[in-house]
Amino acid sequence: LERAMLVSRTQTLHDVAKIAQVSPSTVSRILNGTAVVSPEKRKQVEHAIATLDYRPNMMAQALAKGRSMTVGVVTQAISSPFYAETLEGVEQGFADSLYHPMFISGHWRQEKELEAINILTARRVDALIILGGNLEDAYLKQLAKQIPVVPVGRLVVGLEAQSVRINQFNGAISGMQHLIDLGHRRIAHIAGPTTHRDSTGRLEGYQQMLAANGIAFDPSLVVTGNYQEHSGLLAMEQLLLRDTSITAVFSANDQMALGARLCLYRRGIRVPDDISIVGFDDLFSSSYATPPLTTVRQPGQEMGVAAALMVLSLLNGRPLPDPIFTPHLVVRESTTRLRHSQ
Amino acid sequence: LERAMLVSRTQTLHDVAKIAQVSPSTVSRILNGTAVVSPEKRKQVEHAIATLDYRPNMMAQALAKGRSMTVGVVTQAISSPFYAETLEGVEQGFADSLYHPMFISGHWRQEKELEAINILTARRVDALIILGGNLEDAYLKQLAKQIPVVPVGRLVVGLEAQSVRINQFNGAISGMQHLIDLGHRRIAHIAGPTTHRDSTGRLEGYQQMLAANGIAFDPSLVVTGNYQEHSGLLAMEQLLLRDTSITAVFSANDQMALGARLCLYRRGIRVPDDISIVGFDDLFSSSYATPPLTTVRQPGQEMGVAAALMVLSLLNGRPLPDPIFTPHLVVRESTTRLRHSQ
DNA sequence: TGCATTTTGAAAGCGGTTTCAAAAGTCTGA
DNA sequence: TCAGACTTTTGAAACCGCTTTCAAAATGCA
Repeated sequence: LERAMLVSRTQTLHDVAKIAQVSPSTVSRILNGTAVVSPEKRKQVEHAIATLDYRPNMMAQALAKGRSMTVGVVTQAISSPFYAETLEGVEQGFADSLYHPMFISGHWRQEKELEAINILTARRVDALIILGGNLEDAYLKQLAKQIPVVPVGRLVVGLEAQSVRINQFNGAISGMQHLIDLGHRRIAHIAGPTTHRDSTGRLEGYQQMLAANGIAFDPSLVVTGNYQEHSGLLAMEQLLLRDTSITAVFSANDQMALGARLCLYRRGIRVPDDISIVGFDDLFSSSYATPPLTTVRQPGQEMGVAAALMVLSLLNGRPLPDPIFTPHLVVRESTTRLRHSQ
Repeated sequence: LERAMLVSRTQTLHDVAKIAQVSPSTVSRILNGTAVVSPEKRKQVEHAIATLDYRPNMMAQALAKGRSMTVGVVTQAISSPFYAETLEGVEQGFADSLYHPMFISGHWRQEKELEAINILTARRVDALIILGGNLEDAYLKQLAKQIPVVPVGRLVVGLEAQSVRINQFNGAISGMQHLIDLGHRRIAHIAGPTTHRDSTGRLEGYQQMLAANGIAFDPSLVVTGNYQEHSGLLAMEQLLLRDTSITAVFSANDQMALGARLCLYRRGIRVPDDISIVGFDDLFSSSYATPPLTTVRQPGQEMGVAAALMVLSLLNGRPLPDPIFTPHLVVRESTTRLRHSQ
């Protein structure tokens, strides 16, 4: 018997009930605070819980309550610095709720994202947070009828009140404004994938600001990358090949900006003295680049927190928080005033 | 009735059984392949599953089978580039198993880590992967009696066969060897927190290599950081204050190396021309630093995969894979031969 | 003492799995 | 050809650990 005690099958609510001399219902009520119970029984039960070191089985709770207390997060890659910051925010946003996030990566591939959603819904998550990705608006809108869905970093048509996002266009405007204020006119753009709405928003901002300042749009000054560092490096090489009069580049994200920066380093072109660079996102590591990168801040972590709070609001029927964040220029050392020698 | 169909309460196994005209048991058997069923019934059931778009409730399965098919991962910070790579590996390692990881951050604080473990065990995870952290060996060893535990990035006494790790000491040796081969003798060390076993292993390697090459150990050349970029910057400032004859620095991780690099940039000290830097870890972004960082590679992602496979082996009673990885010097552009002018 | 209120427990779920025994099917041998 | 024995397929029912409804028991109050 004592032996059996030591092997210690995990304790159940019934065990607690038994040694506290009450019914399981009472124990449950105390655990959930769902009804008043007499002080003495409460004491007995609390004592029993303590001596047994009892911890409720969340699986059983989930089944009985019909709520798993977990929210699914489909991200694109956990190790992508941009998404990682957002994930951190999501985790933080749920920190003092009873919900917990479960992350699954979609690797930017629609079929993987669908699979992720399947896995998550099989686990009966109570809500879904979708970071970027390639799932279609119509699909997400449909999905949102079954389960609360919070898109992050994109505007899903039909879910505009709960799509946590920034205005890409405005962000691009402020990045370009900075460069133009510094006197640059030959400004290249390293764009993101044309299939991403955020990329095109940034590209539009780029074009818009050229137009607004009477600078002719030169298609040969924009090259498209895939948001990874390496593509930024390649893009920069392309640009240098095409036109050596460039004095600044506006990159659609920091990772590509860093790739471009490496390309310039290899060729002995100085940043910012010869070419200024502005990125987009403001990854944590950008402030430790050489030189620290001037960039348009997209507050990934805050947006993650906001996504979590959005979920909580949706789940509790509370009014939704404002889903729109404002991008914000962070001037560091990768940009400088155009000198006439250039 | 049709209306009720449209509202579509999520379908259960009983629904499937009913429309397939068989018992729930049979459906379960087909789902799990746990017994032979006649081809015709199978066909009926499969048809029913398809028409209902039935997907088993994993919560219920978990409860009934006593296995949640999820493994808990306590990490330190999801957005830490080093941990993020390992997490990515973990996810990948489970990708074609039926298990899924659930990540919770411990933020390098013991109480948070304990809380994370509580949350995870309340969810009845089938195993635990612990990335680094401050939990005591004795505690983990004890925990491992209840549930499979795989420590990563540290050697837990009593769990040596399943602690996925590298030999820190050897890693430090190879980093230092490189510097010494290049002719450096005034080599500083930016150490990690003294409370971390891996930090001290790297420090020992540093000291060992000095000794082996007849270089007197100068305590003023080692300063301790906290593995974050900023502490590397501060450390470098300290070092410069103390001794300006330094020609190289060996940093206990890449993040601090990058911080140190920024300090040097700010002071106009060239890397590698004036000072060589070698880091440790080989973060993805280190290859895009300016200049690309020479570093000792700790294969974070591979170790994550290994951790997942270790869990799977433990769970299935299969022989355990080799838990020890070999660190490996990656020479890039932040180190150069000492010139006599220095 | 009688009635309204509060506290408690029994029992029926939640959605699956699994044991056990009955039903159906297969194979002998007479 | 068919009874009997054995094997395979199937379903009923118990169970996983908790919640919640419902009604009974206990209590409070007039």
